[in-house]
Amino acid sequence: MRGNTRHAGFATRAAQRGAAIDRIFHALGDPTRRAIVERLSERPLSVSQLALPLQMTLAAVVQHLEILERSGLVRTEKVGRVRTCRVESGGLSAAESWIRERRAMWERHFDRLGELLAEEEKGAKR
Amino acid sequence: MRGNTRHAGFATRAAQRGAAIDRIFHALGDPTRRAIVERLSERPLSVSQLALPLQMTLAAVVQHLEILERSGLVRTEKVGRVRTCRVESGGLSAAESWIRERRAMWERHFDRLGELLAEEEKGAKR
DNA sequence: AAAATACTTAAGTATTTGCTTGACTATAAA
DNA sequence: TTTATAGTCAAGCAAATACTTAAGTATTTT
Repeated sequence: MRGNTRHAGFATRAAQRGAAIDRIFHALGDPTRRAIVERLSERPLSVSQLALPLQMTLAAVVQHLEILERSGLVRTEKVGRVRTCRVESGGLSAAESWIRERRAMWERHFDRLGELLAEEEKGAKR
Repeated sequence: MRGNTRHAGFATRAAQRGAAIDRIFHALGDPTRRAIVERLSERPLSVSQLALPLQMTLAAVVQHLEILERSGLVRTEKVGRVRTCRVESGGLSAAESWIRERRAMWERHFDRLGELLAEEEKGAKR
């Protein structure tokens, strides 16, 4: 029970990180939400400013913003009656890291591709 | 008509790039497909090898692979009766670039945030 | 030649998603 | 104080999505 604390901690942290990555990539999977992130990376905007060029109701934009906010890609703050939205760079960094890690893996193993293919051949002949 | 050729060319290329990014982020939006990419970045695998640890039928895995292949994240090649799947690094690079561009924008504008806020205040007072 | 393997294809289904409408609240402006 | 603005909330809906099942084909293995 006691000795497992550290391992459980790791497992939990890994799972949470996975859940975060899940939310981030799910959020980025929609073109409207990516367009929102694109515009917000240039400057903070209010909800109605964001909605203006988007061919949908304000309510729909708010729903996209909720998803973006839960994913940590966007942070919003309400002052008076206007909610200002801005990009939270941590979310983008997490996504970038995930991709970089895969690419690093790929490159690491791509270097010894010939070697791997040779081993596969040996394996197939057995 | 003639003078527009170059502009149309740019527009078309930009749209195609956008469509590619669309397909890539849509593909990465699903956790199963990300798991597939994770495993394939370590080593190439056959369809049934991929399906083994996934809690779904082989047919479902094939459907995910079709999406991954159309997005350019994965390349597959059939030799005999086995289809071997591997990561195509170009797809990951495209996604990484999109993110890096947003982050670059964000950093560029974040640096003069104070300045922007001051201007906003002036604007609000007019 | 027969059986097993490794997919392929098509059709159907439950769930999720992106969106709308409409009625509401809170803040600011006239 | 009325009126306009900015956003909120909940319900409902059509289309997309992630599956399943079942019946195929092509290639190995025995």
